[in-house]
Amino acid sequence: MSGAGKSSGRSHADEAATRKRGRSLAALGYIKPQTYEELRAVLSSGTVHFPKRLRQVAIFMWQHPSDVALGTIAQVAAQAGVQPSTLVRFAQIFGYSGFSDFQGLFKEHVKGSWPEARGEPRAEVEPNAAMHFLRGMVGASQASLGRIETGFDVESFEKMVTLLAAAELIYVIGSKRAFPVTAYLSLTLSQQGVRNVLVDNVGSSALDQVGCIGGRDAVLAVSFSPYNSITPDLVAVAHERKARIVTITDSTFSPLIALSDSWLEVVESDFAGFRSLAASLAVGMALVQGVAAKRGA
Amino acid sequence: MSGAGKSSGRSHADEAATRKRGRSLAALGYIKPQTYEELRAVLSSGTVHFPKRLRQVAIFMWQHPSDVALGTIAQVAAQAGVQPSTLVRFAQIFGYSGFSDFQGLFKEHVKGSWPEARGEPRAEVEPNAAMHFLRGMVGASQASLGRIETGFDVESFEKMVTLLAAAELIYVIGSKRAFPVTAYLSLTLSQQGVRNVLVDNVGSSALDQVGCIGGRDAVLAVSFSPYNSITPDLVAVAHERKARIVTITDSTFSPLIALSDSWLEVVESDFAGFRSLAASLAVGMALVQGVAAKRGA
DNA sequence: AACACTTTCGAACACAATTTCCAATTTCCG
DNA sequence: CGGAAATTGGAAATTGTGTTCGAAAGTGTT
Repeated sequence: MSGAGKSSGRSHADEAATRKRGRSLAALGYIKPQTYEELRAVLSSGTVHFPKRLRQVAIFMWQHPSDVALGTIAQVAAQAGVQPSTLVRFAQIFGYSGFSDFQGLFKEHVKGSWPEARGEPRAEVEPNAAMHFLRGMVGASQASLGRIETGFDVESFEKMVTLLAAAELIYVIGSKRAFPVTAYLSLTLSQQGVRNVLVDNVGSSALDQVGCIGGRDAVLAVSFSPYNSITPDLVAVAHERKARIVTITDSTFSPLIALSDSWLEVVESDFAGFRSLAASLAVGMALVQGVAAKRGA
Repeated sequence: MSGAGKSSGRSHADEAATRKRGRSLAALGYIKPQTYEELRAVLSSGTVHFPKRLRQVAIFMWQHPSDVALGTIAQVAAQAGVQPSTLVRFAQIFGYSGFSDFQGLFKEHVKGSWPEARGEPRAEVEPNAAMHFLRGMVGASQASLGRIETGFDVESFEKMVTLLAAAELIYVIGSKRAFPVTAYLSLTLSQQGVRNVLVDNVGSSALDQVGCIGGRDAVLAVSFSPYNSITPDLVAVAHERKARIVTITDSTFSPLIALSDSWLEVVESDFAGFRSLAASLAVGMALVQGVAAKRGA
């Protein structure tokens, strides 16, 4: 049933590709991921360190698998903000002969997890653009929320609670999209009687603020890709000053992870480019509640 | 966001295709299906009687949409047991210039109804205090989101979009719990190229800021109970200065309603006193998208 | 049964896609 | 700070795909 199209000598092409690029992962003892799940596992393992553009590709593929499956190489490259050739290189690093082969992974996955036998449940078609978008946004939020519980790292979470509860003062850091989350975190922490500083960079004083962090303080950082904001810099300073650092981020490629004592991955869906914050807020509230409970006890 | 690749004159190609084959459905009073749902409706209506091979195609497309979306024309043809050219003819009958255009319908559909199918049969999690709260928070968020669509006031929503789109400058006002929402609204508005001022009361300058509001400006206010913050005062000033005022609030008792030209009620659930913001954010994003779309048009 | 018309097939073509290659740039290390 | 290695961008070459077209087979009608 699945398209057998590609036919013949796969292994030949692979060997050739592998031999050519000395730097393929296969040469380093990795084996070519045969399924989408394996690929995800490799990407998230954090054992592979990519340069800038390739990391960009990895993040995009992590977050938009369906776009990778359905688009042409040019479209995917444009959406990921890289050159088509970069995608080919990326595929070859994993031992594939080219992008097309690699894309098959994604196609299989999308096809596999598609409800093939869809009855006739959708009676009403939405005639209204506004409602359609609202539905999409609600759907994205619900998808984000639904993903939280599967594979939630309870251990990391509890370590985060412990570290924050033990801290003398909690610095809450996040910019751009993450700022609404940190604002709410800071507010609820305060309402629970947990003293904290929201590093909002008003007056460009953020660096000076984190310059006051001490070894007994903790940083609660929230950061989403692209990681080009000021947040990593601030957290790096805090790290140098020996503070405990806990992070909520949206992929294992976040530069904050290396600096963090404990971190959680929270992936947010988007609809038409507008990203939900529902999951991050829910996790954040749980953190606040945990810290308040531990402090109170 | 979806690949705009195919570029220019779609309608030209369509007209040409239609004129060429005298027997297109368009000539028979049918219009080209613009969405996958529409196509399904046409196929299932039974009003169209296809010859053998084309019927074969229709049945296959009905039963294997994901294969159509993901395969090449050769693969799809092989799976459906027809010639590639038959697929092209099929597409042209519906008014499309060729198979690629037609396939776009399926791609859109698969992409659109994607990451909901990601739920893996996850084993039940242990009764853990942290997980329990997280569940509660997720539940509250989902409850909030679920309530949006029932009884959503589309008319008010569209009036809000119209007012905001017509405004010279948009002032975004909200404090306490509402502030994270306004922060995200302001950010996304800016990202969409819609100029706006986030009234954040840094330096206690909020009153002075709203003192600058003019009659051609609009205020987007977000306010939740208890209504004891500074927000009502600020909005009152804006109202005196003849600005248009639109409001997102959580009950009909909000003092802002009397001042507003249009308003929406968004009720957020809470869990153990921690309130969700998911619904407000979703509605807010829809507002931003609507305004950006209207401004762009 | 013969005609006119529709439908199907398969090969040739035109086009778009992917891949390769090399120069330019950046990063890393001594 | 300089040189080597790695990484990247972009254009050229190649491969594969979709579309067109004319001939052949099929279908229904007079």
